[in-house]
Amino acid sequence: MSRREEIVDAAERLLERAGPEAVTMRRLADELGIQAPSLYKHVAGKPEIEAALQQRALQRLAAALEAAPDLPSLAAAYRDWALRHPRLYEIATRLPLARERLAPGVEAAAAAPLLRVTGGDLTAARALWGLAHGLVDLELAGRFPPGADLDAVWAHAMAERVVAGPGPGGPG
Amino acid sequence: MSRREEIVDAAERLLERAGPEAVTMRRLADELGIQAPSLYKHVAGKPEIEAALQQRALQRLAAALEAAPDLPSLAAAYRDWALRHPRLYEIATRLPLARERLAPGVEAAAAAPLLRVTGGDLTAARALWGLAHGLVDLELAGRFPPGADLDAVWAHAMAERVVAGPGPGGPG
DNA sequence: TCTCTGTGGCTAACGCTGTTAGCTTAGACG
DNA sequence: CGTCTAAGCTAACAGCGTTAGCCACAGAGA
Repeated sequence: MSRREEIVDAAERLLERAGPEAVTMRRLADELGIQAPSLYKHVAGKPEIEAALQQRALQRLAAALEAAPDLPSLAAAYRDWALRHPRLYEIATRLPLARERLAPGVEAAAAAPLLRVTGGDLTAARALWGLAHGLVDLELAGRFPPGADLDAVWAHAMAERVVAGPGPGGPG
Repeated sequence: MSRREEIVDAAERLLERAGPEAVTMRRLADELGIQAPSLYKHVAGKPEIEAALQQRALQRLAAALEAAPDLPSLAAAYRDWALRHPRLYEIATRLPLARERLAPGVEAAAAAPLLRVTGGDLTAARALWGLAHGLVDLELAGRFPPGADLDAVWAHAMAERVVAGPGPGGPG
């Protein structure tokens, strides 16, 4: 494993263990038993590390959604993964997408499961993504009042036809 | 106008003019012609300023939504305000809600317009909020591919019944 | 074997951040 | 006139990302 990969691994560990504000160049170096400036022998700077984490997060999220056969299970998987990996989810979605640093295909792979459950309808897939992301983002930010029944909100949101076409009996 | 209000005003000006990373205690002090440590005579720290900005942003957003008579115009107003004031929108929604610092009623006032168009259905209002917020958040973060037809996405999302009950002819 | 070169560490330092301690000055009040 | 408070000031601290420059070691080539 290259030193660069070790650095990104350590960053991910640090992120999940201690939160995003703990991912500093000095603490990251500590984690590897070296000094902060030595990191720059392997990595251009912090943004590059963040982009690598973002790519990883997108791949993990995509993997978590892959198996979902239909809309309800996709929604459940999406929410479940985000709540289980809030810091990774944040870095996957809050950071402006660093497309130029992203390996080709990563974005498409993350989008694929949503497209699948909308039968290839791009507009519907984006609406679905907005809905799922918005609910997760607000939940993670603690914006719903404590005690709000979010299961009910998700059930409501996914039962209504945000996603599919003209409804039951329609083209799928 | 109290010095504290002047500080929050200056912070808002700075935020809208130069972005969130420009809102530092030193630049804020510059804007007021004083030195950074003097700010602490009027304000406990930066989080307090951010909470004040968040409250302001919520009030502005609520005001922008107030006049919307129905779902389509509410959705349009929501997106429009967010795109026009991206930094304020960010601070309104990305920051964990500092409920203990928030003036009473602000949260409810911001929620009211959404509740109105869902006929008082709290679950539907939350789903609607998630949808609108998610779409706006992803758009602001530059997550949709350049050239994506977001008007169509919004039209699709709002045409489907994320929000209302059992559909046209239903209880409204 | 000697040298040369690249790799990957190191320390010191710079300018930035939020924040604290402690001093001073202006104005109000008894 | 004396005193107290409000609101400014400078100096400083720890932590941030980052750069410059130095050094030790590994491996390659003559």
